[in-house]
Amino acid sequence: MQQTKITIKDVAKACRVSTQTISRVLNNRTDVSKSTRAKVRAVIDQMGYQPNAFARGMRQQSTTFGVIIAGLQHKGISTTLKGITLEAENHGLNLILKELPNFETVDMKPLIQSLMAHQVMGIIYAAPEVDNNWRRVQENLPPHCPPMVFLKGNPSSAPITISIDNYQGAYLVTSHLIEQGYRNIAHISGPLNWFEARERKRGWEQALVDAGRDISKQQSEQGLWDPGSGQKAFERLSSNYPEMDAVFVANDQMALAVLHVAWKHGLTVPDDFGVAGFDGISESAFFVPPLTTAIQDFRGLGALAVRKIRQLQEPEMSGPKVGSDTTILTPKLLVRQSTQKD
Amino acid sequence: MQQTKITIKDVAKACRVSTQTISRVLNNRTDVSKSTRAKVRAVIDQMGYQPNAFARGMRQQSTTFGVIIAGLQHKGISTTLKGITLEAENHGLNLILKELPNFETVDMKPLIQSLMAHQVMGIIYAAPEVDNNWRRVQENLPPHCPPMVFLKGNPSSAPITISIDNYQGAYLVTSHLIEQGYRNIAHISGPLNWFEARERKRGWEQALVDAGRDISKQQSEQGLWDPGSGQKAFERLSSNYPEMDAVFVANDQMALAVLHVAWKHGLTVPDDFGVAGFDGISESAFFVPPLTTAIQDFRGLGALAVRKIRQLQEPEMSGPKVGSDTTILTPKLLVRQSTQKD
DNA sequence: TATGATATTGTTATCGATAACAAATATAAG
DNA sequence: CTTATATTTGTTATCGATAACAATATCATA
Repeated sequence: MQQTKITIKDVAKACRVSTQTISRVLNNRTDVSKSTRAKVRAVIDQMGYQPNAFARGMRQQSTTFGVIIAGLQHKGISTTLKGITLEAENHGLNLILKELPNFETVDMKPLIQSLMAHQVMGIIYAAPEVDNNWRRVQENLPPHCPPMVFLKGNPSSAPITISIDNYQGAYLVTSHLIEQGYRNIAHISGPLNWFEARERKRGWEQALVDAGRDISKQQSEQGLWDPGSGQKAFERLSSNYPEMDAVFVANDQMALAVLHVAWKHGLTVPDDFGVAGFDGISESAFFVPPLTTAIQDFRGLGALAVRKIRQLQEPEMSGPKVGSDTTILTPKLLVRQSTQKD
Repeated sequence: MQQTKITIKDVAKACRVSTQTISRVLNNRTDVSKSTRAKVRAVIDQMGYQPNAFARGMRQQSTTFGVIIAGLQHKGISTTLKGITLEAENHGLNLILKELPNFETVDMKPLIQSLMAHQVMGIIYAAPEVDNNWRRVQENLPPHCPPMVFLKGNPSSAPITISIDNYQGAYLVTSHLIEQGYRNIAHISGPLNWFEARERKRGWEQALVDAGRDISKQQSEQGLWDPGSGQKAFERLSSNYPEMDAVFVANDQMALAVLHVAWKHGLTVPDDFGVAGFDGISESAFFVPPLTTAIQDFRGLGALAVRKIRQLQEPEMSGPKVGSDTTILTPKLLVRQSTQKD
């Protein structure tokens, strides 16, 4: 049944021309007569011929890039990936996806080599910066590694990065809580070995300092991004910091757990207690009550990364490398009911 | 700087042996002396040589498969993808990802041809069955298309499918509501041009019929999976069907909106009103109150799909095709507070 | 009609790896 | 010390496409 694959030779034979002529038609070159071109096109269609990308890849520039991610179960990651896939589709690029089994993986060699074997034009590294994984990844890059674009980490620690300004976002959210008249604003952070978590915490602290609050009295607890850990962190805060009347939570999922506990304890949000999150997941508009948060443009982030990869391809880019290349996106404050004291 | 890529020839020259010997070492063949093998390995490491996958791909069986998805923003899809990536990683397979811009896309030819160009060993089609898109996709497959595995649709409508039994899951959830003593159980469905939505609705109806309820009196409204549409559907139900005392919602996100509206209206869940969802997203444990739902093993679904692709590769599989090949997974009922009348 | 410019097609070498076959070397048996 | 056998290495052709170059056909102009 499954007869052997159709090649350019089969098409050439059917058209009674040379393979080169077929190749010319495939590549839309001008030096083919109209009639020949039409005939070849027809035969190609009729036979369902598809040029072999491997053979092509041996002679042409690659149109494939790699994506290394971790934590696809997180909304932010999967949305970033969506931005990447759509932008890739738009430009006819192929995308080979690699997911790390966990955030601690730092030996990228096998993954990167597998991508290099596919002659990728570049690699988007979209796994978050946790502990010193970025540095270790960068120290362990194989020789002749294709250009890499790093997302979701410290703008300065890699040559090419596209980051979201978590510090600024957290600062915005916290300032908003202050303006709303909350006095004792706690923080539930993400795991502090994450760069993003540290930045958000830093934004919270600085906003308090700039508002003249006594920082030594404000408290924070660490969560692990998931609702369960957020719940525990909030319970610790409740007992250690009874004067707390608001909390800035480092992501929406943990904020959901805080709302949940508040509801169980009969606390009224936002009147008794203010809650703000971070990320802007779509569900947060339907929390009880709707959650104030900072919205991040993950999809734009992904699209931007692909654009950067394409730029690196272009010849003029191979000019003088001007040190590190950094782009920073800023989250937007999204005020909802959970922080709007009557 | 970026000196030309290192090839097998460079390695051969450095080792003062033929390229064939290098190739033998690369493929772990036995007919190489220990000393030669060791030397070659050392040089390969030292030079950072990586065999070109294109050149290899021209002579060897492919280790790459394609994945076509749509709606990465949905938890179910991204989790399925995670199952796929991890299973692929486990077996050293590469994965080229294609995302459809929308669910209505039925002209797969460009996508599939691009995958065929990469000589994929198979394709996992993980975009849901909406309207008659599956049939149209299958009618429009290019000739010599690699084997495809269809997920998330009607088990019978494609030759190879792995499905989740949405009917059974919905039946379980609805039966549970009945057992809890709710009398007038409405349904908020997904968009009914989705196969999955129709199946869930069918399960709801059948459970009511089997319990001897008068089906003509039970009502349902259609949502679009997102919380906003769920909210509107619930408001329509509230006015059209005032005797309603419970609702089975076709996914957790819309159920979140229902809880939200119930809270706004001062309805007490579960005592005044029962709410059950579908999907089992992790956040649903922290809704207010925690949501009863049917949990689907999306990750297992993805892993299974990869396993199926690998099986298709094996020679013994190319024996007599026995019509369609179907696997069905059943969701599990997860009872939480939102349906537990004290 | 001859001539050079232009348009169209074909030939050969090549990309990097591997299969199939051939050759050389080492080892064992008689 | 041969001859047979096993082990190790090298040579050539090949996968499918394209680049570089060569060849032919077509046309306008002097």
